[in-house]
Amino acid sequence: MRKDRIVPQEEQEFLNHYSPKDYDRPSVTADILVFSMIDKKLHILLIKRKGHPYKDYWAIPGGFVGINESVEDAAYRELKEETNIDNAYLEQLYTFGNPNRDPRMRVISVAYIALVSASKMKESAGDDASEVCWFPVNDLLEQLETEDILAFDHEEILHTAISRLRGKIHYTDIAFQLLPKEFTMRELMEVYEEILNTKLRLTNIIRDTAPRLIFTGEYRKNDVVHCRPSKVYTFNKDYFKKY
Amino acid sequence: MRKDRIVPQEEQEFLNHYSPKDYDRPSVTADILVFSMIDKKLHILLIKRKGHPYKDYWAIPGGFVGINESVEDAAYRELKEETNIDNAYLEQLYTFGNPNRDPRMRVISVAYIALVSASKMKESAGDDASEVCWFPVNDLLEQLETEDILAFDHEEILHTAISRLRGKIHYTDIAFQLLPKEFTMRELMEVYEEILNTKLRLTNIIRDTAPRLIFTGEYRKNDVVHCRPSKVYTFNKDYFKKY
DNA sequence: GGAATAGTGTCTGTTAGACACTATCTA
DNA sequence: TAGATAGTGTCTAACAGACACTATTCC
Repeated sequence: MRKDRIVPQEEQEFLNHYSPKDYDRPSVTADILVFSMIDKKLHILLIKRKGHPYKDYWAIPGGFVGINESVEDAAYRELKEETNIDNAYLEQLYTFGNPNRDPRMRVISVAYIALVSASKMKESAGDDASEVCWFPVNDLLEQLETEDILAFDHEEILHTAISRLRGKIHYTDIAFQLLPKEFTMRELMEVYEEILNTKLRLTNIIRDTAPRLIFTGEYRKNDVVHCRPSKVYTFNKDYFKKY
Repeated sequence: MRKDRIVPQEEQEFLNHYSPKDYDRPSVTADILVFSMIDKKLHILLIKRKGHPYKDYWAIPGGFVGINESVEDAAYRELKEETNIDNAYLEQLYTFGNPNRDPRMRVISVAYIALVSASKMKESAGDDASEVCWFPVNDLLEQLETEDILAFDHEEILHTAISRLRGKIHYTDIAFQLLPKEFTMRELMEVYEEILNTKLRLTNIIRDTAPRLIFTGEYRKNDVVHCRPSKVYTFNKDYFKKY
C-alpha cells in the first residue's frame, strides 16, 4: 500500500517548524559504468583524471547528487553528459561507502550500470574528447591483473559490475540492451561471449533466447564472404522470463 | 591489483592543501532489516516511531552514517544497538535515494539485510523495550496489502529485501544464517518455507542441501509425540556452491 | 562445386518437483 | 501395535552443453 497518505494537521505543523540539524555529512556521488558493444567487443567508458589525486589514472565517470535530485536522476544526468544519451537501461549496482575511498574528503558513491547501444550514441562524449575513452572490458580486466590503471576503488567497482552482468545475463534482458533495435543471432551471441568472456555455441543461444525474439522478415548479408545471410531479429519486449 | 599505491610527492602536497568544498549535502543513513526465525516463523525487527513524521508508524531501524565510519560499520553499529549482536550475516541491499523520502530533510538510505539466529540474541533490544517489536514477516506482508503500517518508503524497502532473500536462498547460504549452529532438517526446511512463503517437501531440501551439511552424530527428540528423532546437523562452512 | 556461416534437430547429463516406500521412535 | 515424522530412492519433466547434420549464400 502507500499511495497518498493523509498527513495529520499535527504532523504538518511539526514539519513546518522542523529544520534539519547540521550533521557532519558525507558527500554522495552517483558513479556510472557505461557499457556498450563497439566493434564486436564490450567496452566501458572511462575518463582520465586531469588533477590530483590519482592524476592520469582512469576513472568511472560520476558526479555529486544534487540536494533535490534523486540518486537515479543524478546517474541519468551523468550518463547524458558523457554519452549524450537520454534513455538507456540503468540499474543500481552497489554503494561504496568506505571512508578514505577518496583521500580528499568523505565520499559515498552509489554506482550504476548503464547499458547503451552503440547505434544510439551521438557524437562527442563530453567536452574534452581526448580525456574520455572506451576501453575493451576483457582486455582491461586482463591488464588490471598486473597494472594499476584505475583511480580510487574503481577497480573493485568494475569487478562488482562484471559479476553482476555475468550473473544476470541468463535470466534477464541485459544482453538485448547492448544491441540496436535490429540484430542478428550472431551479434546476440557476441554479447553473451563478451560478457561471459567465453566461447559459446550459436545454436544454444538460439534455443535459449528464441521465445524473446521476433523475426523481422529481413535478412542481413554477412561481413564474411561465401556465407548465408542471417535473419534479422527484434527483441520482444512483451516477453518476460520468470524470475 | 591495488595494494599499496605509492602516492607521488606532488599529489601528497596537493592533498595537504585540499579542503572539501561546502556543497549542500544529503544526509546518509544505514537502515537495517533484521530478520530472525522465532517460533518457527520468520520475523523482522521494527521500531515504533515516537515522534513526527509518521508518528506511531513502524519503521526499519537506522541511523546516520558517521563522517569517519564506513556505511557497513554504521549498519553493524545499528545492529548492535538494536539486538546486542556483534557478528551477524550482513549484506547490502539497495540504496534508496529519492528526495522527499523523508519530509524533514533530504536523506539517502543505504539498506542492509541482517540475518541473525534467535539463539544468539541477548535480552533487551534497545532502551524502550515497548517500542521495539518483532513482526512475523508473512503476516505483515499480508497486512500491508490493505493497511499502511510502515513509515516513509519502508514498505518498498521491505519488499525489496524479501525479493532478495527469495532470489538468493537456493544458491547461497542465507538459510543457514537464520539457524543456530546445530539444527535439524525440519528446522532448515521451515526457514525455506518461511522465506518463500510456500510449502515444500522435506525430502527435496535434504537432497539439495546435503552436500553443505555435516551430521553431528547427535539426534534430537521431536516436539511431536510418537515420532522418530531427527538427526542434528551443522553447516559446512567450507562448502561453496557455485555462483 | 567448395568454402563458409546460418540454422535445425537430437543426444546426454544435470537438476528440481513429486511421491512411493522404508525406518524409527513413543504412547 | 498404531500413529507420526525421519529419511531413502526413484520417476519425470525441464533445461543446458555438445555436436551431427542440413541449408543457403557467394566466389
